[in-house]
Amino acid sequence: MKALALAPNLVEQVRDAILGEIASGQLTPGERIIQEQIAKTLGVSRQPVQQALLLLRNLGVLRDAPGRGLVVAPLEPDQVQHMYAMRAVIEGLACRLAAEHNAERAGKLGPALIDAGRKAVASGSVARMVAADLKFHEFIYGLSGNPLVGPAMATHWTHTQRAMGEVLIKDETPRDIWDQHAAILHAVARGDPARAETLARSHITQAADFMLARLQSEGKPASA
Amino acid sequence: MKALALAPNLVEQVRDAILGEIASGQLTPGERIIQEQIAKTLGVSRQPVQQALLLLRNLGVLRDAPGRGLVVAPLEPDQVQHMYAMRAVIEGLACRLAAEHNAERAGKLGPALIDAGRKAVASGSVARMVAADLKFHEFIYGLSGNPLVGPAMATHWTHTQRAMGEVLIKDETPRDIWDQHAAILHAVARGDPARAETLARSHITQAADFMLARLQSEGKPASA
DNA sequence: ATGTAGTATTCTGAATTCAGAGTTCGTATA
DNA sequence: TATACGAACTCTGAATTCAGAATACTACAT
Repeated sequence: MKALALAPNLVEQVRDAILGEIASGQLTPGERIIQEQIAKTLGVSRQPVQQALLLLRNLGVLRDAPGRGLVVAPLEPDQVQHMYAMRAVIEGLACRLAAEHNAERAGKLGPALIDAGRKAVASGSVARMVAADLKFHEFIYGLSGNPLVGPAMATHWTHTQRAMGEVLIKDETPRDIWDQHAAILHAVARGDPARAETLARSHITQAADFMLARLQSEGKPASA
Repeated sequence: MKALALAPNLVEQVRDAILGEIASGQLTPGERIIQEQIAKTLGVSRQPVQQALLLLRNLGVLRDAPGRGLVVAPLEPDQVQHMYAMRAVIEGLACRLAAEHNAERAGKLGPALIDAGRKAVASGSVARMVAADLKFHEFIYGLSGNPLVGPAMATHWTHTQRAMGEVLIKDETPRDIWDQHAAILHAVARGDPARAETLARSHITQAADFMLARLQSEGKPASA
């Protein structure tokens, strides 16, 4: 018998809807957020919208624009860099803990995810690549046994999705990260916490460098 | 001319009020939270209270109790351990970044904070010790130059304050952490990122061990 | 005495309404 | 023609109201 899923709040639905709009580019950075518009679009009252907006502001996805409410936070390179710095250490923690506590499960369930990821890359669909990437990392978060890791990373993944959406759409060939993932998984499954942490960190750091380089070369022409 | 501080929201005031109640022990773990009670006590409507509650739930300070609203989250040793694990890596990041970017400022402004901390310990007031501790760490967060660190740690400090409140009140002599702080500051001011990170991590890890040992010896008699 | 059914109360989530602050557009004057 | 004043409008934060669901209490039957 499983705990029956309680009805998802309107607030959460609204939050996810707005997040989706931002990730998909419907809502562009700097754009003003008007409560009533969103409420009417989604067919709810302003009340749950306001609460969702408050949550999103705390996540850093929205930003106060004094005097004119909230706007979608711009994806500034600085901000992205800070975000990745946080992600690197938390991801490192997750991998270390996973190696300490769940090496066997990693070895048993991990390879399937690696395969799926490689297939996603072969398919050429950016959406599938991001989904597979997310799935692998969430797998690690679960293995870490620390329930704070997942939620903490959820924020970062939102931004990551946004960044990927902006960067990868017009990009020829995203680099293949699955060799790195395989190496991380190997270290975890072998029960080598120190190496797992090191690999995870450099994996994220490299991803950050890649993303920043792209963002800067993208941002230049737009800002000029 | 300085940017004028915009009026603090009712929501934030309510949030801080509830946080204070919890940290000071007025609201005990497991206790039910009734919106209308809080609203009446604080003299506001239920609307801002509900939003503050939502925020607090997301912070993990409150927990869903299906069918009976929200309750104050219990301070389980597991939870505390997870919290400190996160804190250790983020604190490590902050110190590393501070050493990389702001070594000079650390050397210039840090020693005063160490002195203040030692005076607080000498005074014997737990509240002053916690305040000095917080101040030192927030100083580091500022030096790190990563604006995501401070907010991320705010959550943890809430819990830390709660734990300290529960543990240290009846405790004879809290250990002196200011030698460790001084060592961390020294590494930061010397511009040694690797050492700063290592020291910060072990500082937090030791704090976690200390706190967990106390919590478990406290929790035993209560739960039995 | 215990278990069950029914009712009444309580509390939450959501909608609607109200008041205040800020912006923008229009007009008049220098 | 540009600038300053003013009015109207828009949007947000907060209060109040409404509806539904869950719990607790009570009465009754076994």
